[in-house]
Amino acid sequence: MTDDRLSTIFAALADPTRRAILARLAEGDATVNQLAEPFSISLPAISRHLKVLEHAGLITRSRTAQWRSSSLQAEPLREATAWMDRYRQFWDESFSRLDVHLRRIQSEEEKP
Amino acid sequence: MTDDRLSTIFAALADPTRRAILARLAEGDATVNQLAEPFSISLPAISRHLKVLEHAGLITRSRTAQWRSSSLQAEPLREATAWMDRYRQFWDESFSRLDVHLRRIQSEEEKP
DNA sequence: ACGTTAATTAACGAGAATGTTAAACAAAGG
DNA sequence: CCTTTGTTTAACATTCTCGTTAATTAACGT
Repeated sequence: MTDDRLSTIFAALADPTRRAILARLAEGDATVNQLAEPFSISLPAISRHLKVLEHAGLITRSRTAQWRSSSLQAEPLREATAWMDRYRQFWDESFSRLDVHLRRIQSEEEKP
Repeated sequence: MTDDRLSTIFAALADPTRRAILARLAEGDATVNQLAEPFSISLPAISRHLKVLEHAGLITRSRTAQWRSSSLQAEPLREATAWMDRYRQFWDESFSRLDVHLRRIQSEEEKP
């Protein structure tokens, strides 16, 4: 199957190490060594994870001297959330019947 | 790495066929054959996708005679969204500095 | 009982993901 | 220059993932 953008994003998020890296980056930019520190896996492994995150657009990277700093870019998370929002009516208790109806109508209109 | 619940959910969502199946189920319950119809892949392949979705809690299944009906359960999407919400401040333009500050404070307090 | 319909399991293969260690590259700094 | 520090690339092993076809299970209808 075609590996669209959403697939790349979700696949990137499917790994606990990568999610932990994103959590760390939420506190501020960090170098590869800093990101690797909490984990018991090798540096090359972290390096690959960062490449996956970068490819998904979840981080950007900059170089200063021999250090490569990673920076969180949460925009893809917004896209993922936007996709999930289509299903909000299926879990959100506060959704009234009218809300659901209006959503259904709207999604019908969006189809053509 | 440990395959926690969130990983299972994101991994399930990483496949376009599975997301299309969820989209179909949002319109109503369906049998395996009905779900397979739009795709050019074999029935066993669909069957496996359904097992992945079921394992992630994204669908439940019931049997009536020889038909197996799948039903959307979006609760895992709520969990996934909840996780992503921690990063909302990194993409949501409408987030004020105060909001961000309060979120930061709160997440600090949550830290035992 | 027997055949039909619906779906799953079994057995297999190609390719992707994740990890390792060893070697290479890049920049800083004596 | 040559070494140290930070990071990536290469080469490889192992384990998933996703697909296939063939066989099997389950329930219905005659």
